[in-house]
Amino acid sequence: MAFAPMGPEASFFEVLDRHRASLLAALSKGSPEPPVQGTRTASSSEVLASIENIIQDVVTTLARNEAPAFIIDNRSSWENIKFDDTVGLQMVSHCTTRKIKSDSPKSVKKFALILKILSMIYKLVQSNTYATKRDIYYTDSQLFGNQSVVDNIIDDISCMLKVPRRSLHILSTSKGLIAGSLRFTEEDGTRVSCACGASALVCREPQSWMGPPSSQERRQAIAVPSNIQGLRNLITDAKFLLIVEKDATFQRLLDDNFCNKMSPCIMVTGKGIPDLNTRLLVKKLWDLFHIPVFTLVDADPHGIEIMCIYKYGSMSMSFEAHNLTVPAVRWLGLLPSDINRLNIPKDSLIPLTKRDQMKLDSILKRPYVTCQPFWRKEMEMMADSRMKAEIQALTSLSSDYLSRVYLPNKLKFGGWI
DNA sequence: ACAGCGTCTAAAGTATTTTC
DNA sequence: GAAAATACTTTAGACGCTGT
Repeated sequence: MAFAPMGPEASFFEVLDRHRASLLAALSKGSPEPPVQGTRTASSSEVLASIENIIQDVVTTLARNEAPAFIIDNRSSWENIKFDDTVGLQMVSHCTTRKIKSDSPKSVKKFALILKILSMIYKLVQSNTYATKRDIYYTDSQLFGNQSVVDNIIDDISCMLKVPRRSLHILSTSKGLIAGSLRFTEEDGTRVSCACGASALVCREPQSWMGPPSSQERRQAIAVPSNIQGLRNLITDAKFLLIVEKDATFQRLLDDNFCNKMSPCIMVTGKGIPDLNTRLLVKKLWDLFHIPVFTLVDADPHGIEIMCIYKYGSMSMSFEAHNLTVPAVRWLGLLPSDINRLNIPKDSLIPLTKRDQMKLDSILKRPYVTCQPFWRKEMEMMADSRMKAEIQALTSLSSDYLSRVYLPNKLKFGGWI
């Protein structure tokens, strides 16, 4: 549908507005009353109560002279995933579970670690303090052995209690950046402007005493706040939201003043696979403003995967899909079909590795591909050519091709899918 | 046979340490 | 002192070993 050429006379805003209208129409004919399931923000007392319940179960089991166990939803099987075009990947309500027994030598350690982290969470919530996943790991790095052990258990607990990670008072340092036409108030009252216009350069570091702000002062992006839920008074003039895969591309667009060149917009990057805060932010921006959301990723399997995470979410976080996914996300570029269309020189293409091909095959088997025939076509094109391309490949055409030609044309003439 | 768990890869980045 | 190397941050997911 977006392929339909609108002719050069159609203004940029008309194209975006029509697109926005069709997105909203598609939404409204979806599920009229979205089933409320998955995690919801829970009050501290609710979290404390659920932990108490779990501990009580353990105690009563012990009192019966039996070995206690935790029943944990299996977050790593596609069997437990159902796909809904309007939400993305969701966990089925009767999913397979695994039992972490306390009387089996294999799982007793995990059982103990879950208990330990549960108790730490309990203390955090009770005292209304916050800790990062790293903090928890470093309380006893010998015991945990590996940071990923902690991460995994925290996600399991979040899934078991059906409570978002933040309600467990566990933070993770944001890695995403945001720039453009957006202002908001943080939970503590700090006003933040992400404007990257020449007249509104953001200078958070008080280094101006070193000299007058010179032309070397760079347009800076704002780090994605760690408490998305606490953001207030969000204001924007943006006509669309552009999600950029890589920080390098993001910085390049900032330097080229892309935010203000065409029309006001918001740019976000998750620097690779996005963290939860970045996904929460994108979701929040969509919910509030309903502006078109585009992704700019490499034309490789990994880039496609990253885009899918924004759009439909991931398997292991499917229990939180309601808070994390934006199915209205569109694939703007770099499309495999762009490689031929733009005559990108062969020497800036990279052959797919064996691993790339495996990943491409696995994505093609996922449930959401069936409702995205255009995506399937693009992916098959990539599989046939056995080549991939980074966004960087556009610079072989000219150094500012991306911001001066590629993106403006895409936005004007609707070359997204 | 299958579930569970650990290991490995992969991509982005930052921060610190080592080397020239 | 600057550049290069290493280690560690976020994330997802495939693969393979092991024990029930």
